[in-house]
Amino acid sequence: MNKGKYYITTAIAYTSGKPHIGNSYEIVLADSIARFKRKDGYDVFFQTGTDEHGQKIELKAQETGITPKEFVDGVAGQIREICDSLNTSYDKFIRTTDDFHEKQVQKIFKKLYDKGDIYKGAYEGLYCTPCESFWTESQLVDGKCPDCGREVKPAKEEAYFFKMSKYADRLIEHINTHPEFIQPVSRKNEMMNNFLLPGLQDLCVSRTSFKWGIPVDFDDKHVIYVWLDALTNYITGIGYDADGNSTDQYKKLWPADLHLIGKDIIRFHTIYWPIFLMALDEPLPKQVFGHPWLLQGDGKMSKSKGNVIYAEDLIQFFGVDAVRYFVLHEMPFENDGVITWDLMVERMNSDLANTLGNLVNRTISMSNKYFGGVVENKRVGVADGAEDVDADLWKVLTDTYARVSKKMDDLRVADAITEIFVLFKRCNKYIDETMPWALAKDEAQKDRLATVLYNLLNGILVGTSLLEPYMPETAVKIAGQINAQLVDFEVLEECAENQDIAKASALYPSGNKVTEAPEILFARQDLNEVMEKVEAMFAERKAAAGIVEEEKEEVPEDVIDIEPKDVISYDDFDKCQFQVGEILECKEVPKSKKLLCSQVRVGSSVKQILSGIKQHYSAEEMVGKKVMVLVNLQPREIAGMMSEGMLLCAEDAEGNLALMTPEKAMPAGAEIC
RNA sequence: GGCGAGAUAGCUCAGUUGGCUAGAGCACACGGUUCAUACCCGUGGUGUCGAGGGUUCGAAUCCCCCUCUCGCUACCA
Repeated sequence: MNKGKYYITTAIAYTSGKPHIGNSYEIVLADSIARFKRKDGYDVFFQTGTDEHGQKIELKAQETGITPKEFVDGVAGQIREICDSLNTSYDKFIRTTDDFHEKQVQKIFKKLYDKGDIYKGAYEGLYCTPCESFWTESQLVDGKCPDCGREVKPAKEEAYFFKMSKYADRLIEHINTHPEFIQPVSRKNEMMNNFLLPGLQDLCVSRTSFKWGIPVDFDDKHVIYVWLDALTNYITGIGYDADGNSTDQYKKLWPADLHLIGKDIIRFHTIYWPIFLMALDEPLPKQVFGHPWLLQGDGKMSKSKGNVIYAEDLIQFFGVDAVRYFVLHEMPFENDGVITWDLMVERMNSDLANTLGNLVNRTISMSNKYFGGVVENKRVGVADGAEDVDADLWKVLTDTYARVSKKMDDLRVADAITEIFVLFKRCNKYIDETMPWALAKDEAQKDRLATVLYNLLNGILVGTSLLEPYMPETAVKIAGQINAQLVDFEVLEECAENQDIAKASALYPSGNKVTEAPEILFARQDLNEVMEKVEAMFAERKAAAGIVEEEKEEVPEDVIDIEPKDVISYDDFDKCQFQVGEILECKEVPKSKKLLCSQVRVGSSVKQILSGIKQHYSAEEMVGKKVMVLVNLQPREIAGMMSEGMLLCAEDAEGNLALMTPEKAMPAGAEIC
């Protein structure tokens, strides 16, 4: 049965470094949906890939002393290995450095330019270099960059812009008439209220500040900026052609049925991307699902802590299907999920080893013990008057497909898996209800015993068949052990729809011989042992990363790179006056989540300074600190209060702040030069 | 600050249009069983359903207010 095409994509991964397990989660989620849809009768096309341009990569490559292309070839290779090691069944792995992609992006840019949707920026004088952003007059705050507050300056560089506002009304209309478009729906309100309803700003779509990107072919000092380059992978990967010669594959697959992305890039996928498509006169994707994050429960991952978990680590510890099970099971629909070693061991032991593994094992053992491995469907029910336990088991196994399928339609993958485990638990309960070991003692009950074991094998077969999209290797292993082919979803669907319990309860080939020596599917793990191994692994990794860090008490921060600014002259530097300030008083600014208001003694004067550091320092602990102050900054009103300078902080990649303080005692007012 | 979501058992959460002794999974305790990977099955909760008020015969479920948490956004000189 063919239910039509299903085109699913993941976001393409940015190739600035090797992704950890939190970043690898998305591909597994997409894979489970793709596999389910395939088995469910859809003609599935599943695309993933890498996003390989941009300044950050240019810089990383420079540091390493290789070309950007060499750099991204390396990382893209690693990412692809991760996808493969997680046993994901993508049909296409696109790279934004692929020739066909680059060519089409240039054509698309040109097409939109010719159409008038992209225009050359005329915003001279309103460019903020550090932010790499152009602003309109009306956007400026006190004549300065609304993002960073710094001076905007006459732009020597021109830039191309996309007329977002032109399509805004159409997009609002589309979102309102297609409630399924943005998932989860709570995200829809965020997009509407924060961006669409207040009015969309035009988007800058080119850069001249770096070279590593796709050049604008008719103006080659410009490079096409990320979103027009990256988002278009969804159409170029399947053969879109801006000149109207798109391939048959494109005509068949587009529009995409599902873009699976992280919640951080929902805005780009539900606003910019649909608008680009409107401009190209192409239909919009049917659904965009911004999934939550999978976080590491025991502290933030960082290379310096040596606790970054990669997919391959987990696979080594637990095996690929267990890893797939963890990430899919721990991820609720709307809230972030948490992954810890404790939780993984718990799931491993409780669900995989006990419920599933042991069920298969005990069933096969009994089949061997009582029937030499050959179990026939004798169809002998319980004695008269007894409760019909078989009927209940059959009912559950007949309905499981429908339950799972319903959850999958809603993209509730974790819940879908839970439904399958309900069936396995029902099977375990059935063993206790029927007590095969008791039946075995009575020769007259032989056929009843065969029936019981047959029902179990049949239940395992149905559950395993449904499990295949999530745990493909395990499904095949179990099928091998019970010596049966996995059942097609078509059959399960039919049984569920027609309530054909007779058929559903007789799917296992009667009289097949199960394996004589069942292999343990999932070995129980001891948490302490696992933790020992984990710590050994991290220690080793830390040692390998550099012995330098050993001696210092405080774990040093990992190095981070930031966007380089233009070189300044000494005169420029000399304009800044830095002094040591002593914080005399500090109060929280009411109605602000980030601001603290400090009274800072600098020499003999006291300045009031507001700083966005409430989340890192309490007002009490600020008092008495000697800090570095930029004194001669133009005073400005923030949140209704005057701020007469700036407290300087260091900021790491996660946005943690640390105040700069003199390393020896210094008087308030001491010049920093 | 704006918009939105949420606060239910030790943990993660279900609780439909208000209705009988508020549920599931995990963890924990006890009991049973022995086919099995010390497994499986059963039993066990004095939970102020965040605080307070209101509507109602009756509210976890509706209304008001308060506190706290979270998401997006703004402010982060």
